[in-house]
Amino acid sequence: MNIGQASSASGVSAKMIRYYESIGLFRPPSRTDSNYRVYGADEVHVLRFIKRARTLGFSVEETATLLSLWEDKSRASAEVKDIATRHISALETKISELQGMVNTLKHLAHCCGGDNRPDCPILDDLAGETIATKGH
Amino acid sequence: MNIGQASSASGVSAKMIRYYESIGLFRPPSRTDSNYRVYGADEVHVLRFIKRARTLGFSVEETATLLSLWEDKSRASAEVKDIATRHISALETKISELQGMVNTLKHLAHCCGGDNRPDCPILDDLAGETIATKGH
DNA sequence: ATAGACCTTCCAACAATGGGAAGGTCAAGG
DNA sequence: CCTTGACCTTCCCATTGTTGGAAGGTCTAT
Repeated sequence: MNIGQASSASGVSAKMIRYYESIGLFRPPSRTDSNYRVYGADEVHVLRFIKRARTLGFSVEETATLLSLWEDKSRASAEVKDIATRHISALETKISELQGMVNTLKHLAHCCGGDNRPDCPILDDLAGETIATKGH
Repeated sequence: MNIGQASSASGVSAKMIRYYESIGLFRPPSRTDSNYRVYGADEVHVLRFIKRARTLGFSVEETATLLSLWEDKSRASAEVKDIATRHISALETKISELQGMVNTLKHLAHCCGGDNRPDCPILDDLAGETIATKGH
């Protein structure tokens, strides 16, 4: 299996496979005589693990930790749960920040006529002029 | 007012003021004989506008558009509302992505003992092994 | 005069990914 | 045998927004 096949089998682009290798997340595979990378089912399995962790929003660094815990058969699940729990908190913080932005913008957009007149509460807010209607 | 004072008055770091200037978001101010940037109340007002837009999650590019609409006294509020509405959609998409991650992770963390035993549904999921209990 | 708190420009780094150039390799078909 | 096209290799650059630092100039107060 060369890098292209490993890529389609894992869903990780060839570019990213090389990148993960270069930063030490992914062990360098053996090479053919002509210097092509050669992968087997095990490597694809690891790539899929990485892919899934990234899809769940873990950073590359967190993914590296999870990977080493995965490969350590005697690790305690507490450590993994801890990483996951902290990650959940970080995601929830991010979500409420975004939700705050949405709430403010929805309020502003609701107050904005969206017509051809130049009166625009959105711009007024951005410019620091407070709007009267705050309730809702 | 030099850059440091404009920075504390606006909440935008001196670094970022220079950066915004360099990318054309913010008009270059006049300089003293000794080449120091000089700002007035108007500039601080613009910086605050920028700061607020960035806080609301608008990209620098969107901020530039909003800024030009703000400075164009005859613009239609429809255009602003359109930008805001599209931005709201983008934020909501992002939120539901993150929420999906949280849901999955919470389910996995809930199934994970978090003890000293190596059985860990989180790692099993990352590794591609499906868990039996899907309900919740 | 000198210290220290400013300012200036320029360069690099972060995270994670994509794009592309320049060149080597392999398999199929003429 | 040779060409063509689809691979592969390494290397560098761009992105987005922000921060850090170095090397040097300026201003203010003692």
